[in-house]
Amino acid sequence: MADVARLAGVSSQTVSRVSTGHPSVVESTRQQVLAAMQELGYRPNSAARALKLGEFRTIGVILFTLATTGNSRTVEAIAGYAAREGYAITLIPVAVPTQDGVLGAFTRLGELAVDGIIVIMEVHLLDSANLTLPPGVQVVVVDSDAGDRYPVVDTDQADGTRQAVRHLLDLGHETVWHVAGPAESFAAERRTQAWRRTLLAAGRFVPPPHRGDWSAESGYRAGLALAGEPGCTAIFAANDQMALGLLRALHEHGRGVPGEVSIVGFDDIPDSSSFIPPLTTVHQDFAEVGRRCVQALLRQIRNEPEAPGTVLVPTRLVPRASTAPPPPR
Amino acid sequence: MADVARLAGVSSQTVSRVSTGHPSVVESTRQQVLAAMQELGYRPNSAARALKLGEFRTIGVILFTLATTGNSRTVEAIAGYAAREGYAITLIPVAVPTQDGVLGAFTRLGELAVDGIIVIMEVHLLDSANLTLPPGVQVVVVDSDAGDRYPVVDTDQADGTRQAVRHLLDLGHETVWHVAGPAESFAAERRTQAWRRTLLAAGRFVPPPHRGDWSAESGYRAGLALAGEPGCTAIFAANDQMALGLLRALHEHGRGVPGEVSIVGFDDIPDSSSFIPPLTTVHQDFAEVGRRCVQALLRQIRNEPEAPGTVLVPTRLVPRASTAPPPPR
DNA sequence: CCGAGTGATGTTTACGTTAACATTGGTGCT
DNA sequence: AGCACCAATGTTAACGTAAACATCACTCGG
Repeated sequence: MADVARLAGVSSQTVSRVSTGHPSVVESTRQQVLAAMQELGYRPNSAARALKLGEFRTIGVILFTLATTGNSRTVEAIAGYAAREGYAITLIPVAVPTQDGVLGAFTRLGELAVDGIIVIMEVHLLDSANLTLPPGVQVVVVDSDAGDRYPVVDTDQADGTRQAVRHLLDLGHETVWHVAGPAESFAAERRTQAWRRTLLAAGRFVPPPHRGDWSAESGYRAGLALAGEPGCTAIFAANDQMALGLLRALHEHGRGVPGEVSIVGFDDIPDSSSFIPPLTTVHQDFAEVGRRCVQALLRQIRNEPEAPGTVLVPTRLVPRASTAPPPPR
Repeated sequence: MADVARLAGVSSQTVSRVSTGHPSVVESTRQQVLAAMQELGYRPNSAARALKLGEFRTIGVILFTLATTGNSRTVEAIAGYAAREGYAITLIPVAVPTQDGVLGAFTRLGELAVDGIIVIMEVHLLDSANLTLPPGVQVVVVDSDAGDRYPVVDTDQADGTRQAVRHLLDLGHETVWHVAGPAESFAAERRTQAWRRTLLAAGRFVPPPHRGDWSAESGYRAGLALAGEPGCTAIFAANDQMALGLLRALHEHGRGVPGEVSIVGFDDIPDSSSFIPPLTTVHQDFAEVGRRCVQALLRQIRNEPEAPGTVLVPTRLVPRASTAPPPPR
């Protein structure tokens, strides 16, 4: 910076003013400084700036994995909106909680160069991994129950589930079977709860849920069991991938979808419209979730009036070809 | 830091030594300092540290989208390995190249707080978006042709394709049709080239390729065309999602897979083993790609002996149920 | 028993930036 | 003309840290 100042024949403070876009620099001076910057290839040092300003203009994103559609698409949206606000995104993968991994993450968390953190995982998993979020750092939680410690942004899992189950009941199905997600997942838990409640509210029999782990393979295994279940004409899968596994299992056992069994998924991943048959599913707006996260976090960082505790992004049923009225008895 | 030093009755330099793990601090002093840190909730300021050390211990990842399986899994692997080396990951999404987006990215790139950059996109797209990588910053490129400007890490697309095509020819198919990826994609281009070369090397007819955009939907459209093609008994899709679309199109037209038509995909996404039928595909080791990227980049950052220009991660064919000998004529 | 060497700790300084305050020259008003 | 004010620029200091160097108290060998 000093070199630029010398070359442009001004003080370094003026260079700083140009580089931060301060208004009170006369145009001619500004041009000189810009020319000098260009010539010397000057690039501001963001560490020094961060040190002086006390802010990093960076948001940390803590997550367990990027492998699920929901996570990667949420992160992508977060990155996009954050960039628009001039914030960078730092990814903090919380690896398998080996002693080693935990310690590593713990160390990093403490000295993390971030102004705020978005947590895309179950808060209680963070707790049990002995990960303490650094005090004084703003936090927004996605897809979990923060127990009003932090603001939460999430899709309306319960309503989406209700729509899915009602859709099947309205088609005339006696009841709806369920392939649930893993027990650790709060989202999975809420979908299972909402499924049960909707059935109970309609006075229907609640069959025992089958538990998967989000993977298509686990959906396939559940499907093998359900294919042998005579009364089963409608299944609600907690995500699209498990629905894919269901489709295969039913296909292999000669049970037609939607002729004999109807299936609804959750997520509306892009592939789901190309399943055989195209999957009726619940659409989640991950981009909106990402946007709301960034919005809420920045509001906190800027000390603007607090948003309400939980932001719910609406979901909507996307009817496709995997659902139909039950076969006549 | 000064407060900690005062409380522990030592100099701030000793606190610094404790916090960086410097060896020459006697155990009793160390414990006192740690206790003082604990009590005051001291956390080192990484901006100050970065300013002093001249390094950020951060790697930037430039990409176009996280929506493709390959990208998100590569990023996940990069994040994991980088964390293990004590490096954080900053995500730099290059949004749609509106004038606005480009300018934003350009600004960010210049003052980015990173020691090195991994580019997961076509280098020529960066060029055409007027994104200049900051000079002096180390770069590694994935999945593109860097024209020996930068080291490249990639999966062995050509060999994977060769294996796929040979597999089909060896089953007895006359020739292999192809659903290609988008023209901008270097990976897609290489797969198409390798497909053509393998056919030519075997003296077979090279049918005109159909071009998709990686999406299942585009695979479906290609499949509609190919289903009407009488001589078509084997198709090589440039990725698994387009293969999924193919499966649906062929299914809807009553052309059995693998009875009448064989299909091979590329990527081996987790879902592909649950397609109907389970897809024969080419496995890519994204985790290994991520590991090699981080390795190569850190070597550059640390000024260690340069790795060779291009690192090729091997691919392998995963035979499943979507391929079989052609039907008798 | 003394000097050299060693290990633990303290002191000083600089990393690059920007806020706060100081200075300068000009403009407009009475 | 003289004064107050303002806009443009310069000067000073501080952000929190760690390297380099300085100091001090030991230990050990002859």
